[in-house]
Amino acid sequence: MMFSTKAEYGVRVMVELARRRADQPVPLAEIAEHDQLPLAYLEHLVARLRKAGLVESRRGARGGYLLARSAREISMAEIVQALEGSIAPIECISEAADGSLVCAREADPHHVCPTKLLWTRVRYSIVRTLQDTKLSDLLPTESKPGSPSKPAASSKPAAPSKPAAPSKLAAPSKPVAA
Amino acid sequence: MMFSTKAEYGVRVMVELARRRADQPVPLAEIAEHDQLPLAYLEHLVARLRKAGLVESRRGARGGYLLARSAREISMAEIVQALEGSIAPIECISEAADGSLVCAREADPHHVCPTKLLWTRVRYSIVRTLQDTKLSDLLPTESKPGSPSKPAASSKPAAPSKPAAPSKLAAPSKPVAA
DNA sequence: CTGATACCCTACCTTCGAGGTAGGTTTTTG
DNA sequence: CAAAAACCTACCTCGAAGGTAGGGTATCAG
Repeated sequence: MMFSTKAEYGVRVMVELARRRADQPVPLAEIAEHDQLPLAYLEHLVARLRKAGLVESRRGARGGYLLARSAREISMAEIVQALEGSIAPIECISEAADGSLVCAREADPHHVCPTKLLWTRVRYSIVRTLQDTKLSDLLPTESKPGSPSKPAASSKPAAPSKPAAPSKLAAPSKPVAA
Repeated sequence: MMFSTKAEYGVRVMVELARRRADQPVPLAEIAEHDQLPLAYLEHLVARLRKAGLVESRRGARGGYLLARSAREISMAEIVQALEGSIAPIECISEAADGSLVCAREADPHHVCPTKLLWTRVRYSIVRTLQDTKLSDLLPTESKPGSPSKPAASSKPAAPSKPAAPSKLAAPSKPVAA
C-alpha cells in the first residue's frame, strides 16, 4: 500500500461534497455517517483540505463544508497533495524547499544515482494521472447540460477498463468489477 | 513516501548485479559496501529476489549472486513486485487470493465505490511505468552492439530531467531537511 | 582435511508514524 | 440562550518498517 487512509478518506469526503448541491454547506457528521468513517479523524483531514483552499467552511449551526471550486476544476492531484504532502514514491525522490529533487546519497556531484531515473518516472506517472483525473470524473454520470461528463485523461486513457492481465503483476481474474 | 526501502535497496542491488560481468557471481558484501547498505538486511531482500526467480545464487567461497536473465529482460515491475508484494496505491485496491480486486466496503453489490476508479487508474499507471522500465534502462549508457540503449517509456517521455515549475504540487509539508 | 567464504534461515528487537480519541473553544443560527 | 457545528491541541496505541543476531550449510582453495 502506498497512500495512507488520509488520501483515501479525504477523497471520499470530497466526492460526497461534490455530490451535493453546491450552495448549502454539508456538515461533516453527515459524511462521516454516510461513509462510516470516524468523524474526529475526518476533521483533521478536512482541515488540510481547507488550508489548501479546496473546501470552504461555514461555522455554527447549519454550517458545514462546501467545495471551494467546481468539481471540474479540482484535480485529484491537489487533493492528494493536500492530504499526503509531497507525492514521492520513495524518500529520495521528494523535493527540497526550492523544488528540486534531492537525493541524500548524491552529495558527490560526480556520482549519478542510477535508480533516480526509475523513481522519477514513477513519480511523474502518478502525478500525471492524478492531475488528469478531476473530482468530477468520480461522480456518478450526472449529465450536466452542455458538458460531456467523461473528458477523463488528457493525452492517453489513464485507465483502460480492461487491464489485459500481463504476467503476474495485475492478474485480475475478474478485472475491475465496476 | 510510498514504496519502502525494500524496493529502493532491492533495485540498487539489481542494478549493481547488472553492472558486472554476468558470468561470475557477485558477493552481497561487495554490494553492501559499495552502496553503504546493511548487509544483513540486503540478505533478506535478495532472498525474495531469488524466490521470484530474478537472481541466482552460488554458495560457498567465491560465491555470490547473478542475474537470472539479461537486464533487458527484467522489468522493474517484477523487481518491485517481488520485494513489496502486490502493487496497490491503497488497501482497497489490492488483490485477493483469487486475483480479484477487493474492496471491503463493497459488500453491497448495489453500491459502487466512486473512488475506485481513481485508485485503479493510479495503480495502472504505476504498473505500466514499472513494466515499461527495464533493468537495462538504469544502466549507464553502455552501448551494446545492435541494441539502442534508450527505448525508455512507451508513449511519452516519462521523466523530464528538469521538473520545470510544478504548480504547487511540489510543496513539501515537511521540508525534508537533507 | 581444514579453513575461509559466502549463502541461507529463523528469531528477535526498536523506533516511529499512521490512525484515531478526547476534550475543549469559538462561531452561528433559530 | 441552547444547540449545532467548525476549530484546535494534545494525547494514545499498535503494527510494521527497518534493522540485528546468530547460527547452519554449501563450496572452494590450498
